[in-house]
Amino acid sequence: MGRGKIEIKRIENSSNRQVTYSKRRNGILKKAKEISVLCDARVSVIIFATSGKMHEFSSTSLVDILDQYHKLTGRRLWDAKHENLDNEINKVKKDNDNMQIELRHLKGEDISSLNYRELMILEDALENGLISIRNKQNEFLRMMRKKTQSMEEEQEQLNCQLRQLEIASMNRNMGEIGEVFQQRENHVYQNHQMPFAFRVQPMQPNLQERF
Amino acid sequence: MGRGKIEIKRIENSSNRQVTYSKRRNGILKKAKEISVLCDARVSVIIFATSGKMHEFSSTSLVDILDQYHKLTGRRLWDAKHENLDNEINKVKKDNDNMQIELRHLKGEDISSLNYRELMILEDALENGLISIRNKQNEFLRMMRKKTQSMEEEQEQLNCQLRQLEIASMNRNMGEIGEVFQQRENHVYQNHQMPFAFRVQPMQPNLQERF
DNA sequence: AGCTATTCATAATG
DNA sequence: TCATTATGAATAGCT
Repeated sequence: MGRGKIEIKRIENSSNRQVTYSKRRNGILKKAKEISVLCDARVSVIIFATSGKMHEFSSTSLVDILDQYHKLTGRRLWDAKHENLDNEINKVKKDNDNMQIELRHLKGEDISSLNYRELMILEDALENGLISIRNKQNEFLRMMRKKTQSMEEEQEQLNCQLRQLEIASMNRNMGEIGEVFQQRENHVYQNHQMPFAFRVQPMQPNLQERF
Repeated sequence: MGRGKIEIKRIENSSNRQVTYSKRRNGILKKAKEISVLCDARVSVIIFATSGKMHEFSSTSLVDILDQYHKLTGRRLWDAKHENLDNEINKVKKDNDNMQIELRHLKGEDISSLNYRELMILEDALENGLISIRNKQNEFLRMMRKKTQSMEEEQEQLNCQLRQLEIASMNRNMGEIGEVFQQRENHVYQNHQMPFAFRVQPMQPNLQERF
């Protein structure tokens, strides 16, 4: 039917295929509708294009039709999937249980059923864990010490610079006005205290968050 | 198409309806097959006659098609149980992942992302675990020592009893027949060795299995 | 079931 | 995508 006969095999020309798909799809859906009316039949047609787009016709609810399918064939369509899920969940739950037991054992719980060999294996695991953890902790401490040290050095430098500035300032003041020397000295003394305020400022604020 | 046009409404004549059903049903199934080949489409057609007889065509497994239907429409074609399973499996898998991470941490693996506080918590857990494990080990050792001790005492008792029996036996033999004394003495000597065979017998065989 | 006149679906084309 | 049309396919009614 059409201007020429065509062979029933995949249409290679993509746009031809698309057009034919659309026409024939409508044809099938129409015929499905017709047979359901003419002959009182229950019909379900589901069509997916390669694009993924779906078209369907169901004379009655698809669920009902699948229900009838199940009653008639005995094949429950979702049973296989259902069973797979059941198996998977059992497997995962088993894994879960095993891990839970292992966790409790590592925490020293529920160990009364263990034999001596098992206890020794656990002990080894715990000791190894502790070693790793403590290595990591030491790493942290070393890092912190290093930071502290560099901060202290910087601090020292700052103190030095400040002291020099003070001395320079004092010299200037003493040369200028002798009579306000006492006041100036007080003032200088206050400046002298200032560097200690810097000491509590973290040089790398983000470092703190990791502790 | 046919000798005359027909109105699309239920065919009242039962045998006409039956014939038309059969013809059109074949037509639809053929068309479904054709479009699936020509256009690379996934198609499912299920038809029930009023009689209950079913005919179907599926280009691929019906389950797959219904699966795709579910994905696309969001409409569930299977029961709530299925969905529950889906949810449960996701929950359990999540639990699993968390436990796996915890386990690895306790074993000192994958800890580079942890901060100092977390490391300290881990360390505490490991230390507590070790304490429990070692307590249990000590319990075992105490138990073993105790068993050994009671075995030794029992052994000593047996040895005592046996020695007394030997002496009694020797005395009797000496009183009975002087001339076979030498043979008897040999015999007695063999008996004398016997108790040592008991020494390797465990008093509580089951205890061994736990070590 | 077949047959066939007729209607319908659709491939090719614009 | 849409409309047109020539053609092959489907099928209603009949045997």
